[in-house]
Amino acid sequence: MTEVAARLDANQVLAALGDATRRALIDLLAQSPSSISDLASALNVTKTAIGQHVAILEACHLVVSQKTGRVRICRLDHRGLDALQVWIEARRHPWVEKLDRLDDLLEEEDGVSSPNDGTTAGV
Amino acid sequence: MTEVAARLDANQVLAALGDATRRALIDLLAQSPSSISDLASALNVTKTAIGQHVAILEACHLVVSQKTGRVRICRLDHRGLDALQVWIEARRHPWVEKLDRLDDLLEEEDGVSSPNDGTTAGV
DNA sequence: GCAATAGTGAAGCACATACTTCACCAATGG
DNA sequence: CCATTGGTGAAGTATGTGCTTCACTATTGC
Repeated sequence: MTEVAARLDANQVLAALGDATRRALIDLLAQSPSSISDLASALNVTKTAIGQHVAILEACHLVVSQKTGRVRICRLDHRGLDALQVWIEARRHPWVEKLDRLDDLLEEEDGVSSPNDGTTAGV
Repeated sequence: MTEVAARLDANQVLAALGDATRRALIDLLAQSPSSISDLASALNVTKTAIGQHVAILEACHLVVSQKTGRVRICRLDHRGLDALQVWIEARRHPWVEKLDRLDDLLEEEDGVSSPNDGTTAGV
């Protein structure tokens, strides 16, 4: 069930990871959760830029953040990476992709009706 | 050794996959090998554009191509996806990254304790 | 040979977007 | 209270790059 959704935003995940700064951000957050200021000083960019990047990374479920007081702590969100993994597997074994469409037809209980790219940012 | 190399060009792989057209190209090639003209007509872009994209995809080992006669057949190269998979794993389990050097000395199997949160690593 | 097809190279354009500055608000701490 | 710190919003800039057109070469087929 989540496979379909995961494959859909895998596009957004890849678009997000296309940027080197965001990849560096992911690298930092993979080591430890950090605040916006921490990330900004680590990457030598402004806090505004970090905020924009974090917003993008959150939209595709690569990062989660919560603001306590005036500090926003960002941490890695595994769901984005999961979606990416699914995306890779589907391309590494194309026959799975073909069987997957059959799987969608057989499993219409989840209400997956539009095969088009909805790009629903489930937020 | 190969892991380091794979992790290095994973950056290029992600940069390449950041583009929607190149992702569509990968999707097509995951289904079947195709010529430049085939891909061009499938994506409604010029053959020149496809040629440029294929060059980028080849540079990061996502695509291999060989020219027989006047036709260049492009097919998926698994090495790019492999590198991406390694990249993901390294971020999904950051402690593995930290213990990477120790990994050479100690052949630890599991039971690793993360300093951050205790998310169960079900792998 | 001639025409059509497949692909490549150079050059330019147009749009996207990453980053900045400026201004502002909210929380912390002396 | 005032200063500092952490973060956000708006707006502008500028660099990158995806795609095109034009020109050209090299195969294929009649």
